[in-house]
Amino acid sequence: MLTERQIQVLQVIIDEFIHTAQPIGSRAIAKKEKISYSPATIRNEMADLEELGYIEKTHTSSGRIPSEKGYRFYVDNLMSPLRLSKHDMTIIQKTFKREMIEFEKVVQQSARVLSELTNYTSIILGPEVFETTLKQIQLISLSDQAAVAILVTNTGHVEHRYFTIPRTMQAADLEKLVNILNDRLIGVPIIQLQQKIYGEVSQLLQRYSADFETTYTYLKEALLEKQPAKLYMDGKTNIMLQPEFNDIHKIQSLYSVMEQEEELAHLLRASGKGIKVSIGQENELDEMQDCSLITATYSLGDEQIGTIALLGPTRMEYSRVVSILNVLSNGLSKKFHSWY
Amino acid sequence: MLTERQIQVLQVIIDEFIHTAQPIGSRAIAKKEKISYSPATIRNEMADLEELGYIEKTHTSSGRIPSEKGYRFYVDNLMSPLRLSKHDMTIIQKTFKREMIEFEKVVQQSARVLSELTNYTSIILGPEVFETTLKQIQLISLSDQAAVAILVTNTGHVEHRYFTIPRTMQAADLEKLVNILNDRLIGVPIIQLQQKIYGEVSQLLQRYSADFETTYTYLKEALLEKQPAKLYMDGKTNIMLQPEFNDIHKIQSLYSVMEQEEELAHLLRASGKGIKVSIGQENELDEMQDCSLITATYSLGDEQIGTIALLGPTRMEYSRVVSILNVLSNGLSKKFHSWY
DNA sequence: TTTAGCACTCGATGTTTTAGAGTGCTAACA
DNA sequence: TGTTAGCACTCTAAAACATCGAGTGCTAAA
Repeated sequence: MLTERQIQVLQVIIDEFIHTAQPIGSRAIAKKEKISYSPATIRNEMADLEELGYIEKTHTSSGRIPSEKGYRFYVDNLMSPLRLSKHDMTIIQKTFKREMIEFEKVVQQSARVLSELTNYTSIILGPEVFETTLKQIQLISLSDQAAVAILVTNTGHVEHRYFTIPRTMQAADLEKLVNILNDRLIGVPIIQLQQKIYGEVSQLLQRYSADFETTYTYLKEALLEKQPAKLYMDGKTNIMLQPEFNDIHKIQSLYSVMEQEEELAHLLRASGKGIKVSIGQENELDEMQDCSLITATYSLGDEQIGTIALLGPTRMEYSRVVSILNVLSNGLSKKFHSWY
Repeated sequence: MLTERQIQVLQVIIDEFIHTAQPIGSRAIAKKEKISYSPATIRNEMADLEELGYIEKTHTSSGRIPSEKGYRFYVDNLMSPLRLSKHDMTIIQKTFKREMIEFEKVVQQSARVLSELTNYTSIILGPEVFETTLKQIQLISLSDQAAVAILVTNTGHVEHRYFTIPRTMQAADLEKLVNILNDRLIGVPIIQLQQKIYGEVSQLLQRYSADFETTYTYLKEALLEKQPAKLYMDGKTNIMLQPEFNDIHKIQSLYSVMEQEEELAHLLRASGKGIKVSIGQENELDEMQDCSLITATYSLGDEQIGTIALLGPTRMEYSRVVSILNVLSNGLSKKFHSWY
């Protein structure tokens, strides 16, 4: 267990390092108001803290920097839930006040605000509303071989998929098909679409002509096609502002991970309820081992519908960032609640 | 005017520099098979070439590197239209052979292939088919205040815009409205939509209730809303592979320009027919003054519908890249021709 | 238990040295 | 007259060395 004084020292080291990115020496710590001990005493404490693994030296005679264990301790025990500045608050509130019909815009804006406020890279996943139901299907033939299916959900989300139709298919047939589909599928939750399609609809259609059958095969494929995860990122270039990333190779590997949207989406989807902090090596992805990833979820009722995350150096302004994520994720939750 | 020998020397310098990114000395040039003169002679020629502005020294006693004027001369006069390797050809052809209904996929794939083949950053604009006509409008109400309009063009492009409706508006009214719109707007070229909407449709609707009028005001806004340019980029991280960009600040400024999609779109749209090469300072955008931008257009019939571009260092493999762009832009043109 | 004092370490910075690549010029050569 | 060998000179990059100062760990005194 750490003594009161050790904790004080650790706190100063981390707070200071977060702002300066420079190793902190005993003299600098002793100068702090809160600290009423001489550099020599501090040095002893620092030696202990180092032995316990909370801080590190960059070389034998350097000041100390926090280790990952140190950050972990800081995040778990030391971090005071910072009150956001008025400036920050108004900026965030402005985001939610703007009248927007499309949730995509809201999420995009949130990502932007988040990255601008923090100077880190923001990543937002979702929202995936599982209660979403199908509102309408439209089939429109484009040529004698191609057609497009347009799906509208009750949340106002619009999607379209292309599919092939046999030449012999008539416009009237297509209309019949769309009627059957609408009849059977409207109001069905999106996640149940698959089983519905394989089940009753499939059977129903077999009664009709072979054309129906083949058309339906293509359409089914198009409808079941896995849609890529909706990932919104902003401030990708912000990492370059951080002194710890003035190495091209680090930047490169980070950018490469930012391009793997599926991996990221998976990661964010797996993040549990509430705010989670992953520091350095704690991260699953190798490319992120020099970073911290903070995730927060937002929800609709009890259901967690998306994740909002921030990627930055391990030397992150944890307390401020956590507060911002808190406010933002609550804001998003409220926004979605007011919609549905 | 350059002498035959000066041209030879210049060619060697540029060819060599493009591959090694290192200054070339007289001895290295003299060793080349094509060159049958001693280093001393080469040195004299180099002094002349430098005086004329085609090559430069990095410092007093270094070898020479091409100047922008040198590259310009190379591109205009020296570049041999390289035959693509079989490997490259098959990769490109595979892109076009794949059956794809959506042109977005084709363009995306082209961008990918282009960046992978060259290791530079690819940017593709378009396609904007001006002959596109409206195939169908759908209006779907989402709540008692919000609705979505879905537009389908004869090219199979689907777009949707959200708009507000007054509470008093009935579903039946909406249907009436959509009928009127479809009646008047189907088959109208997209670029004429605006005037049509302001003209006859507007008048026609005034005859109906006030609800129609207000709804229409919102809808009009949504329909006329300027859609952002469709820009497809790939290989953004490739620039980091180039030795001339191992400076964070250069990378940062390049990335910032890559985020200004509107600017880029404007730039590409303005590029004339055929292949154009902009070297260093010739580029309009300040951030690109260390780069070369090569653009090629693709077309449908006589109409130029899009641009395909490649961004890399001034030390670019011009001949290879130009050939690839040629093949790709022709491929795209053919692909679109076969569609419409 | 705390602190002053001190020797020691090591990175950062600056200076000097050296090696080598490449140039420009001159004079000799074909 | 065009070409080339020779050579002094320049400049960079890399290595070697010196210096400074921040910071440490340890010891002994308060």
